[in-house]
Amino acid sequence: MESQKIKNISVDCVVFGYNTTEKTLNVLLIKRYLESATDSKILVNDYVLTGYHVNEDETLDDTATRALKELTGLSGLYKKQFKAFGNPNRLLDKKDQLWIKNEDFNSRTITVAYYFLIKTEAINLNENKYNAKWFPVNSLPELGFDHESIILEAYEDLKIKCLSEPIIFELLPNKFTINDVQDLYESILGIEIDNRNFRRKLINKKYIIPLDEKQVGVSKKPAQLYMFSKDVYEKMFKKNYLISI
Amino acid sequence: MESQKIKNISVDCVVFGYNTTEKTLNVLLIKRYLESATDSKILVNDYVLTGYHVNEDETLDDTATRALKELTGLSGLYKKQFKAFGNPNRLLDKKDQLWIKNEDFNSRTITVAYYFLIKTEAINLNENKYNAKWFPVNSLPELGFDHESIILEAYEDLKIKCLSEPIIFELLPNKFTINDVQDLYESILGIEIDNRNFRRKLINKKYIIPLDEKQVGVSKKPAQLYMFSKDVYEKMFKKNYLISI
DNA sequence: CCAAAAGTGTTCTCTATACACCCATGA
DNA sequence: TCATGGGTGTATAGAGAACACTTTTGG
Repeated sequence: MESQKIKNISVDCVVFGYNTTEKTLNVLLIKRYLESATDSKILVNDYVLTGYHVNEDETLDDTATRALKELTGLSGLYKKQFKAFGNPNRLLDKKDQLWIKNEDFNSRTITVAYYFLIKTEAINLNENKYNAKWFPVNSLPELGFDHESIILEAYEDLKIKCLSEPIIFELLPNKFTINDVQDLYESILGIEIDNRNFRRKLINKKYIIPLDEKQVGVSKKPAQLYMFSKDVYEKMFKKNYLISI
Repeated sequence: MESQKIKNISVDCVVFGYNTTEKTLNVLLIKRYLESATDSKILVNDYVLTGYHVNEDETLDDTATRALKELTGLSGLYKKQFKAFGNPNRLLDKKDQLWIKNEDFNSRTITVAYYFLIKTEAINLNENKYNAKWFPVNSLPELGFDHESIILEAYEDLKIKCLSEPIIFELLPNKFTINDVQDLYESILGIEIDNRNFRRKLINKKYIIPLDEKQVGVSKKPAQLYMFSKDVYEKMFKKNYLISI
């Protein structure tokens, strides 16, 4: 027997992925398309986050994990619940109402939003059954429901979080160059960083481990590859209480 | 006509208040008491957070504001939505079930938790209709539902937040001494701070404004009073992107 | 005059920041 | 040999951290 879904509580997932070659931070979105049964006029044609309604017997984290597994086939990804959205008007736009008519849920639904960080290389979208597609977070397509503001709030949270926790490495391949990390910070934060200073800073961290390996297949001086050791990071982690107000 | 409440979605409020004389960070809790109708055995006798179910036509923030207004009579307080709790077992403890029987809501309820910061001096609990009482966050009484873990997570969030935003002043009287601020940080973070260094640091902030006033009614050298200027703070606020991983 | 807490300076170390050129490689 | 991005060093300024004694007041 399938467990019962709760019709007014959902989880939405903002999936962030970083494209190392294009140096863009992207969000994974799925297509929403509906045309009129009578005159085949396009009624809904936009994108939304992936999300599911919470089941009676599930935790919120379970629902989020299930949604990601469905969408990408992956589990064990970095995940963060960052905010609940419960404005009574959040699903009341005309096209959203049309869409909901075809679905089995309440138009007064509150959603608990999560964001996920994934290595884009880890998934292949060519045969994705939801028509999932990456969009740069700075140039999003038309979005349904209140999903644009959900994405923007997730992004704000990510910006703050990546300054104090080593979550950036969730977005990079296991082997990366120092400049990859710098580019990623620059993409996320929209700032420029001095390469020499950044380099020194990173190389001095014990949990940034140089490999006996260099880039291959590049038409220039191949860069040194590094990996991030979560183990070392956690062992040397020392909470500091620096008050900076 | 009264608006309809949603029976499976609630908001719970962790109200933090700081007692300047006892130097304790406290949480405001309300009594939950129920005895058997037949043999007057005590069935439920503990404390819970204040909370309400969300109304159909309300935002989550509205519900939180309404709950605080009911409890304290105050509005315009510092408020932060910090996490949603949706474990299917969160209300299934025996005494919680007994309690719920007398109430009109679903035992599969998810709650969106907020915390509030208030100046304890601003409220008078003597004539509080909910029997609200302050408890030190480090020595909480027996709590109903999953409210202990909600409080602990709120506290963790507060610890982090107070390091980077000037929210500490929400917990202090408008006029305070430098040592008041230090004591408060020490209470919240559970650390010791060097008075000379802390003092210098704070006095150098332009938004910490010395008043032409000293403590009165103290049996020792009266200390200089200061105020916090949110205006000045916001004008000089400059986002810095210091990466500290 | 005593108890209690307020208030005060200096030194050292570490980190952030600014800044410009040579190097190694594949094509 | 050239285009491309990789990689390198130094100097300065500012902030954090460690540390102990004197001052002021009310009682």
